[in-house]
Amino acid sequence: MRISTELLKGVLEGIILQRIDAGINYGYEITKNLRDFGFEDLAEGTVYTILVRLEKNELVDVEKRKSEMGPMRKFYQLNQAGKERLNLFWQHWDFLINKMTELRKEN
Amino acid sequence: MRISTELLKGVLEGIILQRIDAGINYGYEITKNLRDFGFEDLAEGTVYTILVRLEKNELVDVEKRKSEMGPMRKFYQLNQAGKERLNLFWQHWDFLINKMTELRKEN
DNA sequence: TTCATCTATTCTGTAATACTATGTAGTGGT
DNA sequence: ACCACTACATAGTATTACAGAATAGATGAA
Repeated sequence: MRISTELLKGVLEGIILQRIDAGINYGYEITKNLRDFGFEDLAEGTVYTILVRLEKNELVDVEKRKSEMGPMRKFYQLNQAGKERLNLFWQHWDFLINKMTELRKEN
Repeated sequence: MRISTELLKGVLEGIILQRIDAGINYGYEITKNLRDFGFEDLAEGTVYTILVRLEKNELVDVEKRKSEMGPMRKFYQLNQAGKERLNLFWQHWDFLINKMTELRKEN
């Protein structure tokens, strides 16, 4: 399903934080994983922009490691701030889906 | 709760379409209603920009009517295209929350 | 060697969106 | 006259996801 890209704004950062936390640790793999997951049209460039942003905002620790295949990989891990951000994201998300569900019921 | 405004992108248009469909038909009322509903920091200007956009995209029919209080009101109603858009929005929304719920479970 | 292919990252520019801030205007009460 | 409330509009800004292209290393086939 190709959902409106606007709907992904704000959400995608949370998704990627969650993926990193779940052990999907570098850009290429994250992209593939999310595409398999159903976000088929997710652009590779989008994932990398978000990773750069996470790094700039100091939500992740980064380490370059050799790949068994192809060029060097950049491995990401959530630091304390990153974990808090992920937590906050889920809070916001829960708030939103609750409100949306209520709203939908009203007629 | 003050949720990240990025999280509202794409969502807010859907919310407003839903409100119009539910019989909340003009900007000022929509703003108040949504603020009461929990979106406390929702800016009035934001609602009006979205209403203008809906009109420009021909998703709504518009009618000016006298108010009992204050200046003229602009009453909005969903036309066929608007109803289809609202429908599509909920489809996208359902897709997204399903995916998010799955994702969250993984670890 | 040469070429394609897969892995992996980076960067520039663009469109869409919500928000800030501000302005305009009508009505009613004191 | 003054203020609060109702009601709409809009210019400018920041953030974001995406398109598209470039770069680069490793592998295998011709």
